Amino acid sequence: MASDTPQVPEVVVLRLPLYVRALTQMSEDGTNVISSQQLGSRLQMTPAQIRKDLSYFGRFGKQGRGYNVEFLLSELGQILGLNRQWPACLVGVGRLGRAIINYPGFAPEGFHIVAAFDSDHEQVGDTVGGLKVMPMANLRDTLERERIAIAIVAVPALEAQSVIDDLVENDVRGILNYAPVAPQVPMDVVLRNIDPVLSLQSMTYYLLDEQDDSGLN
Amino acid sequence: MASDTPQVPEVVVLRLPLYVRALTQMSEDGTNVISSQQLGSRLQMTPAQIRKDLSYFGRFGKQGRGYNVEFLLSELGQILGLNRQWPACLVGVGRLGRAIINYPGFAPEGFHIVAAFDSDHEQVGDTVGGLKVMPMANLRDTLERERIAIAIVAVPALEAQSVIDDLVENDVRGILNYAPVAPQVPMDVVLRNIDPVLSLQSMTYYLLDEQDDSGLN
DNA sequence: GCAACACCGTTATTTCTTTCACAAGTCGTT
DNA sequence: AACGACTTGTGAAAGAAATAACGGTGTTGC
Repeated sequence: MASDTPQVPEVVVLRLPLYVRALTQMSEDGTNVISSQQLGSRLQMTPAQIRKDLSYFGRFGKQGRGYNVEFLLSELGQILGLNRQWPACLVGVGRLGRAIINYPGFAPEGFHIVAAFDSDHEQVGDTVGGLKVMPMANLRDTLERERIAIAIVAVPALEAQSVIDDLVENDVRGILNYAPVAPQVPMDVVLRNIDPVLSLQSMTYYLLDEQDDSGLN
Repeated sequence: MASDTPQVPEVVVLRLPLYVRALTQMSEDGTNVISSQQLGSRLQMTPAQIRKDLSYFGRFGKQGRGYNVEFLLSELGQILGLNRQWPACLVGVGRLGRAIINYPGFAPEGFHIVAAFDSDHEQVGDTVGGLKVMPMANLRDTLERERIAIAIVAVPALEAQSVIDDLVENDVRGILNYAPVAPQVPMDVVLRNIDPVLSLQSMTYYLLDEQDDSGLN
């Protein structure tokens, strides 16, 4: 629906954070300028792909020279919306949820978990990672008050879809789902699944060939 | 290199576990037969894609009828290597590592963490989730003795590459990496990255449009 | 037993991605 | 100022993946 940019392929958007991460590291290493060639070899991709990806958003490089690391970094940050804070809520404070809330990798990137919910009344009222666990009934008010657009879901598989329906109902716009299911969401809600078991299950396909069951040695 | 099957695209292999999961659930619900149509609508994909994906591996369906759930499930399990146990080791028993070792989702799918390592001598000797944490020096012996082909990496970003080099050196064949880096591995090692921050960073691109900063309400 | 229907497997077509290739711009040197 | 060494941005070509289309086969109900 939105269309100031002439429709950027999703694969391209998925690669941008990779560029951001590599550039950030280069910036820390004191590199000022980098070519698509160098960036490509660092990320194991072709220079052409990097140039093409970037060209969807503008002209950030200088012929004969390459890209200014700081400048490109700031442009990509702008494009992805990384130059602001993103308050998020967590739903499900079981073992996994508690690990997520304590994970130190989110905050430095601007993702702050500012509210925690659980449908299990046993958990409500507990304090986890400095947050009071609230009942689902508080969703609407809290999301609105704290301007939360992102929810992280860490509930059991069976509850995931209904929790997500509830979140969508309350105008959450992005969902990071850790439950091992493939939930249905409306087209205007962005869903990302984190599912290590699926990763392992596709991995094993490639591990089978050399399978050596012989007791010989 | 391996080639009894005429090269299956990786995207296809990545989708198979999705089918397995949906079929498992259907099997539990008592469904005996399912059409590509039904499976497709459940997974939000076209029936054609499902038929095509499956056709890379054989002919599992019956015209006019569909697929027998149990049969297809068992065939896919065979193809992916899910009908056996996969002992795995964990490297890094910090907060994240401890959460992983206690995550109850792996074992039911045949992935068992049977050894834990840490390069930090502070941690070595501790017992985590029933496992004695070992020093990295024990890698070779343990991997061989326990026939471990899969490693799960949960160390700080800066250590990840060297830990992974070490694992590769010791003949690990698949790596599930939780560190926020894009490690380099030889072509014959299968790498899967779990990186929630990257997921969030690409998500925010789509959340920007409707950004409503007006204090109005 | 036969007509009407349902659905697979596969080939053909379309759409999406990646890679190639090159004109044009930049820099440093002489 | 002209040259050589680089590197971008992009249109065109190649390659990969998704979708559509359909022949052929099995199923169901009458």
